[in-house]
Amino acid sequence: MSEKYKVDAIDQKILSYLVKNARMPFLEIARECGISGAAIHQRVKKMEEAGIIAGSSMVVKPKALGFDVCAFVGVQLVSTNQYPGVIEALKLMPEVVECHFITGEYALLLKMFCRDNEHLMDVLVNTIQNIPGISRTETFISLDQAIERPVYVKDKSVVSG
Amino acid sequence: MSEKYKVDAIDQKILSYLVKNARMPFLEIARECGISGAAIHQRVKKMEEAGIIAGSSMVVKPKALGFDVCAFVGVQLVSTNQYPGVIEALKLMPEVVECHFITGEYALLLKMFCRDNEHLMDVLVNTIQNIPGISRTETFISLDQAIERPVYVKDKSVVSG
DNA sequence: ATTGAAAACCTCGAAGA
DNA sequence: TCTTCGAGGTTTTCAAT
Repeated sequence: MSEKYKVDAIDQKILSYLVKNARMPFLEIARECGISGAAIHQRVKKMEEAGIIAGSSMVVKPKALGFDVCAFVGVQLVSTNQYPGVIEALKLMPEVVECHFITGEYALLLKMFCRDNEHLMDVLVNTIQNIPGISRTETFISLDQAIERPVYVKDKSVVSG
Repeated sequence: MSEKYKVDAIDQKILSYLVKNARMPFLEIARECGISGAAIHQRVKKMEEAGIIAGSSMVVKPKALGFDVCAFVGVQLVSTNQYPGVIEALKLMPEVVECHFITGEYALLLKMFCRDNEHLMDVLVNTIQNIPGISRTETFISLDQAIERPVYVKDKSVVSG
């Protein structure tokens, strides 16, 4: 995780492709960028080593895996300094896919996928509420996800912005 | 997007690998699953056609791209039936990576990446607040993301849960 | 940092059980 | 749905620039 690497215009162009399709052949990217496949390979490797690329993932529709319910959970802590144990406990819960420290009413905001409302209820009451350090939660069920996409990577080779 | 496909234990095992590494060679998955590479290829293709696999993506750290600020924005609408135009407007904003219809105080919950607080401010005041149909917003800045991972895919070949 | 070349490896359609 | 097969494409490394 050395934070020294500087993403240049070619890196950015490479990422703009790989963010949209992680399996795009390096040789195809090479042709688009006008450099060799070996150069793409080395740049990607460097970005992986620098932690700029944190991995890759097939995007699977949660519903196909039996996760019909997506929910956000605002979490209040008994005291803020209890967070390390809380995070460790949350990491053990497969339902939790994101956890953020946020400003405002709640200390943490979780994103979760559950099989159904019963599963969500069970997780909230029997798991989350039993984690020492958590005082109160509020649950926002996602009825529909209208937008889902990777972080925007501008392809700087297009000179117009 | 035919919703008829049933994900079986082998599909699930395939997905459990590809969710963690989208570039894992099909032949390697084949060896793990004990079937041929062509069979993996056929199954992945079917899952893509069925919409179960919705693509793939390199996971890029937003900070490396100059997005230092992650924020969640709760959005209240003037009236709920105005949502189609609002969604279209939000889709045009590169900062918005997720948009959910949620239960509770807000109609929509957005996840956004901005360059800095100034950029966030600009987006909130000059773009979001100007979208017809949006009445009020509340912003929760993510100070740190403690957990980030794909949806849980149980590898059913491990018979123990 | 980039290159070309070479060997190993992978993809993916076809055809058959 | 699985298999084998194979042509063509891709990955990965390396010495040289």
